[in-house]
Parts: sequence; C-alpha cells; structure tokens
Amino acid sequence: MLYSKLFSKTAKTAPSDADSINARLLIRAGFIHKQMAGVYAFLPLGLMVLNKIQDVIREEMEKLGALEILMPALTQEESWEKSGRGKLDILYHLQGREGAKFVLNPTHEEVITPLAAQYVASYRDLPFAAFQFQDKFRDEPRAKSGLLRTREFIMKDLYSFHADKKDLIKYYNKVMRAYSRIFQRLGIGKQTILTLASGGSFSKYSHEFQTISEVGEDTIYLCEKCREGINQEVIIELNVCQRCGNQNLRPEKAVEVGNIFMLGSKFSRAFGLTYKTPEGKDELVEMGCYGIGPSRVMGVIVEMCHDEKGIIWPQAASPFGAHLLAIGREKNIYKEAEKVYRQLSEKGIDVLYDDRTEASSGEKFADADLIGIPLRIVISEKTLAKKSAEIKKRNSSKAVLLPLAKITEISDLK
RNA sequence: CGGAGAGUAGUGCAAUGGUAGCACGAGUCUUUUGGGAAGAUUUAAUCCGGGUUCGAGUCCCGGCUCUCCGACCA
Repeated sequence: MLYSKLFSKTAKTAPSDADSINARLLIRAGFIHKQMAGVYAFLPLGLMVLNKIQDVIREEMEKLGALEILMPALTQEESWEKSGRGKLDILYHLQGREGAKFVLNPTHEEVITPLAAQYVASYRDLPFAAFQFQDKFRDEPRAKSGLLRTREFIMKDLYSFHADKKDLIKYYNKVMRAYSRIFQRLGIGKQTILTLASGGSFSKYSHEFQTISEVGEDTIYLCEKCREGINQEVIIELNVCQRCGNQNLRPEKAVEVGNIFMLGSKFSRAFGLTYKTPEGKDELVEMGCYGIGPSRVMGVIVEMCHDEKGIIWPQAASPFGAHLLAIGREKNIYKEAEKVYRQLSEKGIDVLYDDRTEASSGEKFADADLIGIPLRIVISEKTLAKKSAEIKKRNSSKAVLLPLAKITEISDLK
C-alpha cells in the first residue's frame, strides 16, 4: 500500500484525554479514532491489525473443529429475562417503534442457546462448537485505558455443546491450550499467565488469561516457577499454586485477555436445550463458553511492545510485513523503491511504501518508528550507490545493507 | 455510583474581569531532503443555557462532555 493514499495522519502530540500508552500511540499513529468515552473507530491501519489478530484466533478455532458463525447484535429483552440476566446493569436497552424491547448483546449465551436448541435433538448431534467475531455492548460504569475497557468492543466468543461433563472438560482443556498458543503467536505469551479465577454464576472456578501489566485492573498471585496464577478474587480459598503447592506467590497487576468457562447446564436448562440419549431419555446439554477480545488484545500488545518512539508490532499482528522508505528527492530513488515495492508485493510480502516526495527524511523515519512495522527498508542515494537497500528491524538499532538483487530474500532474514 | 479535576482553532498550550495569542497541523509560493527543515503568506477556537457586570474564556447557577482515584467488572 502507498503511504500517500493513507488518509489517516500521524501526529506529534496525543489528545490530552488519551492517557494510556495504547490510546496515545494508537491515536497518534492513526490506527484508531476516539468517538466518545469507550467507543473507538478502527482506521485502515487499525483494522489491518485487528484482522491479523483475528486471523490467528480464527486459525486456532478452526483447529479446534469449531465453525464460524455470525449472530445478531440485537436480541429481544425476553431472552434475558428467561436466563435471569435481564437485570444486569451493563445491559443497553432499547425500544422499537411498536414498543418492543430489545437488548444490545453484551455476550451471546442468550442467542446461541435457543439457536442450538433448534438443531440439537439427539446425542448424535453432539458435540459441536461455534464461534464468532462480533461487536459486544456493555454499559460500563467507567470506560478507561484506551482499548482496554470500552463500551463497544469486539469479542471472539466460542460456545461448545456436549452430551456430558467429561466431554466438556476434555474440550475445555483443548481450548485452554489453543488460547495459550494464540497469545504466544501474538507476541504476548511470555507475560500472559493462565490464572484460576472465579466462575461467576456458572461454576465455582474458571480460567483467565492475564497479561501482566501496570495498566491492569486485576491483581493476580503468580507462581514464578510454574508461570501460573490465581486471581485475587479467589486467593482466600486457594492460596497456594495449584500445580506445585508453592506458597510464595507474588501479587501482580494484570489485564484479562481471555476467559474460559464451563457453563454446565445453566443456559440449556433456561432455554430447554436437551437431547435424546441412546436410551431415549431427555438430558440437558453441557455447555462451555470461551472469550477473547481482539480489540483489547490490540491495546495490550501496544502496552507490552513499544518504546519512546512508538509501537513495535509483533510480526503476527503487524499491519504490514515491511515498511519501505524512499529517502531523497531524485526521481531515480523513487523508481528503484517502486521496483522493490513491486517485487516484494509479488512475493506476497505486504509492504507499506512511503512514497511521499514532500515529506522530509526525518518525518519518514519518525513515522516509521511510530507506526511500528517490525521491518524497515530504506532506499536512498547512499544505498543505491552500493546497489543495496538498508534493512533495519524496529526492535534493533543495527541496520544492514542487502543487495537489491536479493531483496526478495528479506522474508528469510532472522 | 462516590470523590477529584478539566473543557479555548484539527492537535498541544497561553491569556489580573478590559483588543482571544503562541506552537504544531493544514493551504499557497520559494528554497530544502539520512532523523519530525527554513522563510513569506493564508486558514481556523472560548462545550451548551442562564445570571452578575459598562464589559465574562475568566465570577455564579444549571446542564452536557472528557479524564483520574475508588466501587463495579457474568
């Protein structure tokens, strides 16, 4: 993509109401636009990142055998009365023209359970799992910290349906491993801790994936040996590492990036989701639900991966594979840069090509650092004199020259 | 929801109750191009509604919005 076609602009200063690192950098670099407290628009670069994150998650969901669907954001209020969650204070209520009452979904158990009831009749129909990426709405008492706590956000929610508890537990553990892989692949695996947490109204416990960070709203107790944690909300009943018995747990602030629950039969009972056993008996379906907020993950990645100059995207989340800068004003520089741009594009490498002739070199370098694409390629008079391009990784201060003839080998660089 | 603070050009900041100004951005022209270039010139603002006053960005009342701390976070 040509930088000159990008309508979003970088800024030297962040708006004064953006306090958190993720909000400041993402707004300055033109990834997101704040519309109101806790409500953001994703601009071209931001949407690219969001899509990259979702691609990783989608791949792992498909490995779990789950099928992608898309449910509506709007539900009849009645469904929420039925499940007993109609009084939740985070629900957005709205009214239709005939007085019909609706809820903007904060999560989708109330939608998917009756939906599943339509198709599940026999034990032969189980197990199965479905997931979606969808906007969720929660009237949070206090939106804060950029993308970390918003009133409208994107969630990947996965729901699984099983004939019995044993099968549910098996799947739950599989999802747990898939979640670990997702955060690993997105570059926050090291700081993201599997954490035992409260199960809310569904079950005694659940598991959260908590990324250790000062901006976190949760406190977890970390066993440094096992790299597992216990959420403060359950530390009174569970005060040793569940894996090794270590009693010396360290409190850490953390952001919840994922949460997995065994719902059991809470929703299948409310919505009459049953199946016939081989013996012809009716049994309630056992359910699990599993969530990751891709938009929040985007914010967390920025909190984890940045320096004083800007963002440093992990490759898997980066909007582009490489950022190509043409430095100088001779036409030849731009001609050569364009050639590199074409060659890399043909090789399937996404390149953001800064083709602006009016921007100074300093501006281009500063923008590249701010936007944070992990690989930077510079074509200038200096590099062309050596028939080369300069290659520099965003997280390193070292630059190397690569002969133009070998430019397409760039993706093999370590 | 409790407490605190803040709303001034697109952005960041200024302005004893007395002519709303600076920087960045954006437009035009000239020069400049390896770390956010220079000059000239133009552009653009007091959140909304009341009140006090000869006069309000500034003081008072109400509202709205934003931020922070706390509570909440199935």
